Amino acid sequence: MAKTGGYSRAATAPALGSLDFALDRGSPVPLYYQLAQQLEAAIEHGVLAPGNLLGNEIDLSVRLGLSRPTVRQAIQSLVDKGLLVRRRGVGTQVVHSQVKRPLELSSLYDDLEAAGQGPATRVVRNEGVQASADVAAALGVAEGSQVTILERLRSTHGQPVAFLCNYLPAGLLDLDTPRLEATGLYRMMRTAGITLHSARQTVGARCATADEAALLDEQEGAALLTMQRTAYDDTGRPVEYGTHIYRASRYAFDFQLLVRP
Amino acid sequence: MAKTGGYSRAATAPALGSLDFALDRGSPVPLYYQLAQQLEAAIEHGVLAPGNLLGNEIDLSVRLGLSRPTVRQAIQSLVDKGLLVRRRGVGTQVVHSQVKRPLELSSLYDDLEAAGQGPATRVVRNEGVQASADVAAALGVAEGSQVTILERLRSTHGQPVAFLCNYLPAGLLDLDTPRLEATGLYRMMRTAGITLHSARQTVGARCATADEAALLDEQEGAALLTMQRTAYDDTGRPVEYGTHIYRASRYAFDFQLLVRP
DNA sequence: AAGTGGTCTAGACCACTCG
DNA sequence: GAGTGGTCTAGACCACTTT
Repeated sequence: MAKTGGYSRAATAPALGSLDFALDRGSPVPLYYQLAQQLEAAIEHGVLAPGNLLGNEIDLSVRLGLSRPTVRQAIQSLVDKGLLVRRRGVGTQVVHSQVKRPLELSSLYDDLEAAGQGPATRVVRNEGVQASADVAAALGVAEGSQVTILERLRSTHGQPVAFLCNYLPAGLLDLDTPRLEATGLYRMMRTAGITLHSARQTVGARCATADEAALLDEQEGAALLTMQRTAYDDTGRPVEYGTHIYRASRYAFDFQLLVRP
Repeated sequence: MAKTGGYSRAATAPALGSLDFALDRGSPVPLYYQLAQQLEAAIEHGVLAPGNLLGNEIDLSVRLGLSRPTVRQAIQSLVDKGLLVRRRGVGTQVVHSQVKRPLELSSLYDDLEAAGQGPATRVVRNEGVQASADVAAALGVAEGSQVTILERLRSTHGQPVAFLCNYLPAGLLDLDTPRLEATGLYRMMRTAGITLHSARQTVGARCATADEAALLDEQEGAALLTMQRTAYDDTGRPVEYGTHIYRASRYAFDFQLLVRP
């Protein structure tokens, strides 16, 4: 057996040893967050390869001049992201990925935007209406009260992809049509200081009606992917209810699930 | 405007004061976890109502005889679940829910099982085959190598709902047909000591072929919801690849998204 | 100014895994 | 038995929100 003095670690830690983490105590960015970012970057760039052990937390904290809880907080945040796995008695290692990239739950931030295909949006309708029963229930307002209805047709490469119908509480947001066509609804909400917290989604399918087919440049009876979504801000109040239809021939939901331990 | 003097707290803390948390230091269950469970139960039963403040962490830790970090760990776990929201300078409050219940990412654990409709499963095929190119790519094995194919028809109330086709690395698991019909695939994996870590899913739609229609008791051309999924264990190795089709008339995916802060 | 959560420290002991 | 992560403590100072 090889000497353990500097070797058992040699197979796993050399990358780490040569990594220079630059921590700035003067920065307003928390130390654990600085460390987490630099670890993530190292994984991203392959400096830390899948399966590599990270070296124990005590050594790490000594080397970095941090306390162990701080180092743990950094590591834990990457475990939560699915980049690292901890095993008691073994160590912390980079997940044998396949995945890395699409870890964020997209589809809350406009689905097509994330697809990176330079989507175009045409606002078909943007006005106040009285809430119907289902809209009122979803938004938690009285039936018949004023809400904003927003209908958008989204295309990529000149071809329609989806028809989005959204309802928002009246006065929640300044829904400037030109800005809506230049960016996504969720981006506008964030800019307006609305912090999204959670959303409830139902994804189904059905065949296109004649009207829907005409709108989306499909044939009647073509398969459509449907989604209903209610989004809530961080106080738990509904900020948006939407009914979307997608051309199944041109779009599918693609996402990553992480299993909570 | 109402007086704010002594009211802001009076309306929020009484429920907590009367809560009796029973912490067992002899238990192998971590203290932070015991506390988190009891807080969750209190929220679940409405003892802590949406909007209620929790009282500051220092007081809580003193009252419970715990250190502040331990109390924070308990609270943080519920924040991660989306049950609580923290605001600096304000406090921690129960999220104005609407949601509470379906916070877990189901659809990893058998989708229909969770629906609570006493699903029935019929194993149509369960044997070894040579991996085709797409299956081999998904499972990370060589094309033509041995894998297990599993085809199941799932029904509720005597009506077919979905046709599930799965591929697994050969020898990963003892796929006993009777047990497969009595429980879900993921439950069998967990029992076998396989820890699921993440999954990549694509959800789409298409129209049923004649064969599919016959199998699912639909008409040709009916809308089907499709899902492809690759699941990974905690070392990042693929443990399952599946292609599923669902009758859109009888099934839809229903899930909750949490936005990471 | 007072109160809150956010961050950080420097230790301690335990439970688990592995050789 | 040696090494790892998991839990826990008792403090400290800071940034932010509200009065």
